[in-house]
Amino acid sequence: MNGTGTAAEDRVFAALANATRREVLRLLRERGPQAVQALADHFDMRRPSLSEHLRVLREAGLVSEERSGRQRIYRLEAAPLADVQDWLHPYERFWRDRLKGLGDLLDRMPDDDQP
Amino acid sequence: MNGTGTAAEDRVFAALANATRREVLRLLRERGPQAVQALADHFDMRRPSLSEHLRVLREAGLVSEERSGRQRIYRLEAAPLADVQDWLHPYERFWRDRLKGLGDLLDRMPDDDQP
DNA sequence: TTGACGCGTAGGAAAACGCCTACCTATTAT
DNA sequence: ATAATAGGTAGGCGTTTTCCTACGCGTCAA
Repeated sequence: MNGTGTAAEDRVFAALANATRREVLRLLRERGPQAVQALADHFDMRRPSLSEHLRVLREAGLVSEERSGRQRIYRLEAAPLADVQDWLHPYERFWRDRLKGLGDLLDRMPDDDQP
Repeated sequence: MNGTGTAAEDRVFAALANATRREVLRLLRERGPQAVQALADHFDMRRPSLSEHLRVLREAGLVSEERSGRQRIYRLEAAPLADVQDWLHPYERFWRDRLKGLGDLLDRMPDDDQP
């Protein structure tokens, strides 16, 4: 029904599974929206390769582009990261409980929420 | 120095970038530790293929195995997921602020925390 | 209008992925 | 001892990733 399916999650996690792309996200987060050249300065990589990384991020919905003259300004879009955090929620008690030293208990008492 | 480097993050995100592996994690979370055969019943896939998925999850630290007779009991290990949540934290304000409708503001006021 | 600049796309090569069919080891049952 | 069960490994095959160089298109400057 909606666009938040398995393929979308695949694309987001796959996009995050690369240090260059995570670094792009960090730069957009710390320095705000910027053009491709400014981003490219931080990487030991040809610009077309970075363009492909940007396309992966775009198709995952993690960045958006806005044309400004002959530049393309890329901007962080954090919505898919919110989805990741939502995905993490059911696992949260696993590391919180385990840190309290009662992890083995819940291993034998699985939860009952099934999508 | 420590084992939480870029390669480790790559491995965790890459492990999560596959619907079969995410489903394995969900099964281990909802039903507790279990053997390979029990997991395999949920997938339209030959068992050796699932074994490879389990290896990917193991190398990402997301599951552990415990030998019990001729069975291998797999258990969810949520620590890498806690790392993912930590990684998400600096982005959190982006979707929270944006939902409040003042996202454009912080786009021009980037933060200043740099690792 | 001509040239330089900013970026994307095309196509290719090497590696990694995800599936398969054998096949192997270890353990339990007969 | 033999057979059956549980599950990992080896190797093959088609697809995808990730880098590259070459090139095309739109925009701004001279």
